[in-house]
Amino acid sequence: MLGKTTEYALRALVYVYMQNIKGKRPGYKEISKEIDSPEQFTAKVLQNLARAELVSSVKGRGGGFFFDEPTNPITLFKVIEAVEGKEYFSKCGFGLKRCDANNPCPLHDNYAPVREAFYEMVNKMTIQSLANKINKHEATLSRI
Amino acid sequence: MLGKTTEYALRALVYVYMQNIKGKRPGYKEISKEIDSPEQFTAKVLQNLARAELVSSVKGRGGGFFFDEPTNPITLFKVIEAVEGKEYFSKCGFGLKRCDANNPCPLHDNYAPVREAFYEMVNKMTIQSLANKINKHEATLSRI
DNA sequence: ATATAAAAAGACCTACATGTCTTTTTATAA
DNA sequence: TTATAAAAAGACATGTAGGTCTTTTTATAT
Ligand code: FES
Ligand code: FES
Repeated sequence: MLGKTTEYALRALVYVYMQNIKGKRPGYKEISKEIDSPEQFTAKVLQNLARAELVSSVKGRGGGFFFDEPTNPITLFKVIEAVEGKEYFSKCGFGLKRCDANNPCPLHDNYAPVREAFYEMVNKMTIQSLANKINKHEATLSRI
Repeated sequence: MLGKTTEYALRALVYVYMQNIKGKRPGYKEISKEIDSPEQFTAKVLQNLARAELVSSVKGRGGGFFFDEPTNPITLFKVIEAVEGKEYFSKCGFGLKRCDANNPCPLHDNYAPVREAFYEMVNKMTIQSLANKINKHEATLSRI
């Protein structure tokens, strides 16, 4: 459903948050190693997220990525929107130019509720809530 | 959620079925015009669907695309599987190598039900049921 | 038999997602 | 103030989805 770029973004931000809690500011080399993603491309993804102000960064010795206000939760929706674009949850599933409930495609009545459930899910979940699951050993950040 | 190729495939098959009911066998030129898709690429998509035995075709004068057994319903799942690949509904939403409910990623518990709802939806809906909605004027095949 | 109309096939092209390499900038430690 | 370690930036490379063009094959009408 989501592109690889978005997957890297989610995993990277979760790792950054987990390290921030421990008072650390990881760099892209460490991040990419821990989340099993391509190093340079992960740097690019994090740069874009920083430009979108979803994460902060400091250059130079001792620098790295971090959250300015770790208490301000970042929904997965914000990340998806930043990476995949604003239209992700409003496109017609049948490929028509617009999704229009008043003049629907034959998929709409069944598709829209699924799309809506996904939308609500990613608005409920946050980078922080994902990180907490991992810290409670209820989930894993990467897999061999 | 679905790629453009899958969208063309769904719209094309629905149109083919609607014409079959009227005793006609449309060609790719007519099909692409009616579903508003690129002509040659639609031909390619239909060729692939024919190879996957989701639709039949006859060459030569008076030829075109048609369903051998129009009463045998084709689920949207079959089309998605043929175009997007077998893994489409089993991939981990967080990008881990496998989806594993026993060793889940932090998205799994919330993501899997949405993915499952989508899966059930596309297994319930068929090319025939979509065409029927259009014939009953409850839905539209294309949009200006 | 021949002409015609159609799909099949395959070479080719384009745009975009994904990924890598090198250079530049900048903050900090020594 | 110099060396160093880090992100930022941008050029470059690769892979894949999406799309076009031309030629070949084949079924049918004449
Ligand atoms: S009109 Fe197609 S999904 Fe809404
Ligand atoms: S393990 Fe990630 S979705 Fe199942």
